[in-house]
Amino acid sequence: MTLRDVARASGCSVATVSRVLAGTRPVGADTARRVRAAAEKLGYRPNHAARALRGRATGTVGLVLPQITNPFYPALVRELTHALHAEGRAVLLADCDDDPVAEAEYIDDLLARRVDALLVIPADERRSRDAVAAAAAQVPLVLMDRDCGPGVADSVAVDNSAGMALVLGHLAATGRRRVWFVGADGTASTAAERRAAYAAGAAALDEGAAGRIALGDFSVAWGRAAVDLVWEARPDALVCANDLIAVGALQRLRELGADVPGDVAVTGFDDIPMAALAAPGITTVRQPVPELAAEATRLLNHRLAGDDGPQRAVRLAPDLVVRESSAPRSTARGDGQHARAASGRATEVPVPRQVP
Amino acid sequence: MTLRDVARASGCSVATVSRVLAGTRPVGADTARRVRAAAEKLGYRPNHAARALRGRATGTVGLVLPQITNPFYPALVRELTHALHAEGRAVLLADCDDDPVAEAEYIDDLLARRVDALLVIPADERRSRDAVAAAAAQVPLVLMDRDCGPGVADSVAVDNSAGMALVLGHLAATGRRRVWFVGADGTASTAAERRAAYAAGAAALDEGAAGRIALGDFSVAWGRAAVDLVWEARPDALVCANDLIAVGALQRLRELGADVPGDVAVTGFDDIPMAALAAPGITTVRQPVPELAAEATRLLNHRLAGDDGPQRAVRLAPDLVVRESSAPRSTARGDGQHARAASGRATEVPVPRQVP
DNA sequence: CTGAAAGCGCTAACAT
DNA sequence: ATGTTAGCGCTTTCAG
Repeated sequence: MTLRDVARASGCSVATVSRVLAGTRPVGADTARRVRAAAEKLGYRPNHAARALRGRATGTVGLVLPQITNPFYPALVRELTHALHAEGRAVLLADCDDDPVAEAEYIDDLLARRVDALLVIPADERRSRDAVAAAAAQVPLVLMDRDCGPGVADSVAVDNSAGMALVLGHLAATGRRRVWFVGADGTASTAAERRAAYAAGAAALDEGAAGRIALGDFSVAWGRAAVDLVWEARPDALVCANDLIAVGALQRLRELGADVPGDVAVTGFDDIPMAALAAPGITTVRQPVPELAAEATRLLNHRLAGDDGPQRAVRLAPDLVVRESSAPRSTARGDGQHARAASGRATEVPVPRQVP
Repeated sequence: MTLRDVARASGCSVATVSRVLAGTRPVGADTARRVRAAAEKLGYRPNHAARALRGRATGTVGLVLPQITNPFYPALVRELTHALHAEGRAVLLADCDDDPVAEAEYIDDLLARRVDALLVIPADERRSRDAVAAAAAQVPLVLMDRDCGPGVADSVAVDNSAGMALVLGHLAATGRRRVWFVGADGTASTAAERRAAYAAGAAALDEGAAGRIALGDFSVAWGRAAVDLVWEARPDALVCANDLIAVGALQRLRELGADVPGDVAVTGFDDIPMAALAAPGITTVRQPVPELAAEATRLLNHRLAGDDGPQRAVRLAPDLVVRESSAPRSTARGDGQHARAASGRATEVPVPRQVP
């Protein structure tokens, strides 16, 4: 099924058919109808390869992730693919398995396949930089979730500082003072941002809080290990840098017989599905995933439309989702049902907020 | 950077360059070296669009999923993309959001983009059938995880019957008798297969067990609701059709003050990450995800190589992963640490087993 | 072993 | 408003 077949069937030239189907130029209403009818009847589908060769666009966007098995990403991938498909683009997916070398290879391959644009969640703040910068010089590129140094490309992410501030405000309001931060010293920018935000805000809670920081990685195992490190100091709240850490901390605290939230509150970050399902449910910072995806595609479209203005770093405001793991000590004492009632609707509609 | 540039730089024709780089025909060792050097120096990358237009292959495979946010799929997507990338293919991802209509559109679009092959996890056993069958007539297509009627295409999935048999054998061995099945009556083939396997195997446990079946969908919410339906019958085991149901059941049982596994054992299916992290850890059937992905790509490669033999349905044997949620009643009484020791390595290396 | 040349299906000048 | 035609970059006959 080619344009020629449709042209033959509708008694006109390939150029006319092309114009009708692409809507490039005005075509006689009558011819247009005949062409469309023929195309329909023959089940004509344009050949994207030919179109890509001739024109300059493949209608394809590359999506490069560190780890699709990181439970925060599936929801983001879902929203991104839906948004892009709605614009008629297809998504080439690459999972680089947290390896910046593999990441560079995937980016190269995607460029060789002439993707129109790239969405990249960089694996490593430093070591992803060169490949990303090189790619950004060739096609519109938007960084998501994590950053990789200043001036590399447009970026869209949650406002990690605002999220951490929400957590600290909540803990302060519910009387927590002996707070510890259980974070990550990894090479993802989110690790540093959340840690810095904690350090900046914790002093308001308690003089020593800003210094009470334990660093590992973004994993359940580290959450467990961290509890063993800090538990003897008897914290009354553990502020975890993501939900996986919080899940691990919760597990270990339960094993040690600690009462959460009675003895100690635990908070996470991201609001992965597991955060709602853990027992007790984990108080966490919900990333505005649909808005992040919408913002990223909007940015991409601007660039694809030729906008070559200055780089933008969009930061969206998150919500605090209060669940049982941080309930005030007076009210919650292992009563699952009551605790459940406390969870859920405690959020407000996220307002996209742009920081220039 | 085109072949012409490389040809010019290495002082030979485009044809020769093409032959060197594609390794299609023997080329003089000396020329070959010069060509490769020039290509390297110029940073030449073949234009896939042109290659696709000229030849017949795009080097691209479409992957169509019902829901990337279903926690079983990310691991599968990971393995599939890695396997395909290792062969130099790229993966076009489509998430159809459990909607067979959207699924049909995505499949159409992928075919228009001339994917070399399709991997499809059908959204609906019946309503996905036509689109899948039509696609299978055009390109090699392998169904994964779920089926969509007999004779539609090659398929690769876990052996659901064997998995259910493992669960029932384990429950029988640990003295459970008043067993209920908490399943799904949805339109995914896995629902029916697991239910049938339960019905077939449960009679060995107890006369009435085969009839004790509650059906909803594959969700946490249904797991919770199911407990309210069956709890007054005082089951001593809940066999859930997947892990999400088991998570919900566990939540609700905890709220009701039931002791798991003391009063009642709970089992799941799939071994999603959450199954290991729930408290208590959920005994479940682990799907051999890497093997499923390897088998699917192997099948695809056979078809791409021209194999037009009869359709195949590969079923791989799963493992039982025993965790605390089904520990024998005598030994486990809320002791997390002991229970943890019981989890983990209780698996054997999965042996791919083909059912013709 | 190497080169010249014919297209793959489409779009965008350029003509009419 | 429509037709004719020249390629996009590549692979693959067909000659030499």
